[in-house]
Amino acid sequence: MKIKILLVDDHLLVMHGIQQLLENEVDLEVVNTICYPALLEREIKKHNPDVIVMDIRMKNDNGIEWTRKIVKTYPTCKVVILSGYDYDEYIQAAYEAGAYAFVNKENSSFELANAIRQTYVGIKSFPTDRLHNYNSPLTTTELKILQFISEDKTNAEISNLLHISRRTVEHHVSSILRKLDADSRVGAVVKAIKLGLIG
Amino acid sequence: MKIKILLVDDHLLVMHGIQQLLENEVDLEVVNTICYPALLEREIKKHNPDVIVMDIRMKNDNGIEWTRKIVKTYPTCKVVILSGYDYDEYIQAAYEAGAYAFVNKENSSFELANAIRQTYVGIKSFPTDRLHNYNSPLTTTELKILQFISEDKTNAEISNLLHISRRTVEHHVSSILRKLDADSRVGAVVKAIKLGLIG
DNA sequence: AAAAAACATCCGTATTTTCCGCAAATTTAA
DNA sequence: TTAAATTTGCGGAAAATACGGATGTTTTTT
Repeated sequence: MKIKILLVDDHLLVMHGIQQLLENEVDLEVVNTICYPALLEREIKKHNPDVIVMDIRMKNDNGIEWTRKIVKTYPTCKVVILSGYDYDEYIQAAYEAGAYAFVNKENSSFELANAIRQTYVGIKSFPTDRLHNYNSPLTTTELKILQFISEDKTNAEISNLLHISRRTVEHHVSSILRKLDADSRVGAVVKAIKLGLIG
Repeated sequence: MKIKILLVDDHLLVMHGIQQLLENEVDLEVVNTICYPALLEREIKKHNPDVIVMDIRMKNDNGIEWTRKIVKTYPTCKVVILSGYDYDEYIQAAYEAGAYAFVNKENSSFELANAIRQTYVGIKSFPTDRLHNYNSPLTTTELKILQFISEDKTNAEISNLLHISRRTVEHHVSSILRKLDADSRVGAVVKAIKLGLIG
């Protein structure tokens, strides 16, 4: 019995290429390829894949967010995150979302295939030395404010939008910076995007 | 006689996948794959490829700059630019650098293969309607500074890193804001990430 | 080869925005 | 009822941004 794989990537060229590479392996089978994570549910029900290999950054989607949904709703489907960027934040985000592995696109198909096999037997493979534990989840208000920051709003504008004082906004911003271990709102936003906290 | 192709992409997984896809075509032959454009000259001399398929954004390299060099030094090698981002500025840049085609990674291998064939016979294929709206791309320095901004550096820090005055950095930042139509460095970074200008 | 355009570099002044440290009241949730 | 979250305030330092203007270099165009 082959390991059933579902590929998710908005780059057709990349996805079909990886499909070819994986199908060179006798123990792996790509049951389908989709370029929109919105089709995930349908495909999971249809094929019941063992492993879902998903890109972390897609045009209008975030692989991390979809991983969270899959882990919650279809825990038998294990997720391997693919990424073109080798960032600690991405690795951390994938780990926390419940993925089983993080594979950089710079790696060879050999390593992807191995990550899939490890995942299939339930072994998570993450470089533990690169997991930082940003274990301070943001509160609802903080997330809301972070979202506004990413939309290029000033603290004064945010205070108007949320009908709270500028001081309050500043306080929340401070909390956000502390929790995300960022030195400024720029760093916070970049980190949050990488962590999949905001779009 | 098959069309001789040289692949250049720092993402092994992607490159080897595309290699497989292209080798399904009877008239195409991938003579080699390299993940550093620095190896281009050697490979060109060795294989004299007809078409070079190169990623536009690589880890420490810029596909556009390398295209310019190839066009100037080895005009018999025609370049097809691959990109994960369907961005007018990229298309324009590829065109002006002298590439023969711009293929988005969202396209199928069919389209890449066709672009290669068109290129081989000397036909440039660019979406002409997208070559007009050229709204000031960022210069190399601006991109470098934008990258530092995204790494949470202050203008003073950037000035030290680049050995230029803080005023100069400030000037570049305002140019970046103007060109990206952002109100602050946060907005610029968010936009740049979405546009794929920076990691 | 000359002219024009774009780029990178520097400076001053003024204003706005951000961020920090401190303290504390009110609401909400466990 | 503790605990956490949310809220507001003050003062002040640091950073960023906007508005000027200026010079030399590189690149492109003519």
